[in-house]
Amino acid sequence: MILQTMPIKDEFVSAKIKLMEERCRKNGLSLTIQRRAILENLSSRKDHPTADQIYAAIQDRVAGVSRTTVYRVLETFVQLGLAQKISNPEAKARFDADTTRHHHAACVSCEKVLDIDPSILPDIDLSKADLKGFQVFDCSVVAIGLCSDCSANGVSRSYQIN
Amino acid sequence: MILQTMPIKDEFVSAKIKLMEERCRKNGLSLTIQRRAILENLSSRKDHPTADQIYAAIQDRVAGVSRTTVYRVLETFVQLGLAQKISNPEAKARFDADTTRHHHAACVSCEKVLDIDPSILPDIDLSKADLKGFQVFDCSVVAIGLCSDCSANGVSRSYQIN
DNA sequence: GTTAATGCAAAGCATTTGCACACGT
DNA sequence: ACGTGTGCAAATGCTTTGCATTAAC
Repeated sequence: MILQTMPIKDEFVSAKIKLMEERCRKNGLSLTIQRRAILENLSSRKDHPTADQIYAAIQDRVAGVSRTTVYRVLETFVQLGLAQKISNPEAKARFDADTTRHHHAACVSCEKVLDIDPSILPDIDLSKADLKGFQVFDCSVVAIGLCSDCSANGVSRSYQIN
Repeated sequence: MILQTMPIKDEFVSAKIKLMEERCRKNGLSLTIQRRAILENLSSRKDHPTADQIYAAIQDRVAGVSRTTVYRVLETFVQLGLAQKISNPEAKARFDADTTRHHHAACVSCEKVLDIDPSILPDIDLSKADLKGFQVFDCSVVAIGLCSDCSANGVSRSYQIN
């Protein structure tokens, strides 16, 4: 008999799953194994994956899962406030289970998206700002540049400085 | 004989065109009517258009222009520092002829992208920030929310607050 | 049992690429 | 003339949709 090692889920992941259960019940949505697997994967990683990266990661856990389901489930999570779509310069949606206000740095070379420690940035308070009627739900800083790995590999900026 | 009204180009547009001429010459690139028309269109509008919106707008001026050319020319402009690709939550590239550091507000309903007056936000100084070797070329604030038009039309937030 | 979710296949957009022809210098 | 740029058509990549089947409550 094969005994599989069960990875110890960290606090964040299990709290997230609980929150999902709560919000699904409240909204009459089913608790499917796909939703569990997708949220568990998303919330345990810090690389702001694309839908496709999550799809690749859960294949072995949920046999026969489809890409379509991953897209649909992620969209549901955004609606339920369990995840956010993050703004980035690529033409690909990236997701983050951390829905608190924080910031991202996107590498123009390898397209990695990293978190920026919020403490190094000033608080952005848009509450007093005159945005001509624009209602802000959320806001974040997106930094564009080169990550340390790419700089180390000799990649340098390919476009003109203004 | 029909006399067409020639719109008076504003300062910004003509300066931009001059800069393009300069940078194209410096880099051995040709000054084509397509490049002129695309930059003239992009720099005269404030709505951060997609490649396709520019394509639609220049059709009557440059008969037979292709979508492919618009994509290629915009990419060239980014390389030359004449335009920037802006980060937004859609899976579509949007362009801005204003390459100075400024900020954007994206409407989740109509997908309009508006400029935020830079004076209402604190200066974001990443120079002292410990970004673990990440070299920042540029950074901007992206606010996500509802524009005044959509709020007025009764659209309200469709997703959960965290 | 009912309603909602999934999987599949196909369609839909945005964007890119290869190649022959046309244009700018 | 030469090299670069353009247009076309096809390909690619990400995402969405319609519909029949399956699973959750």
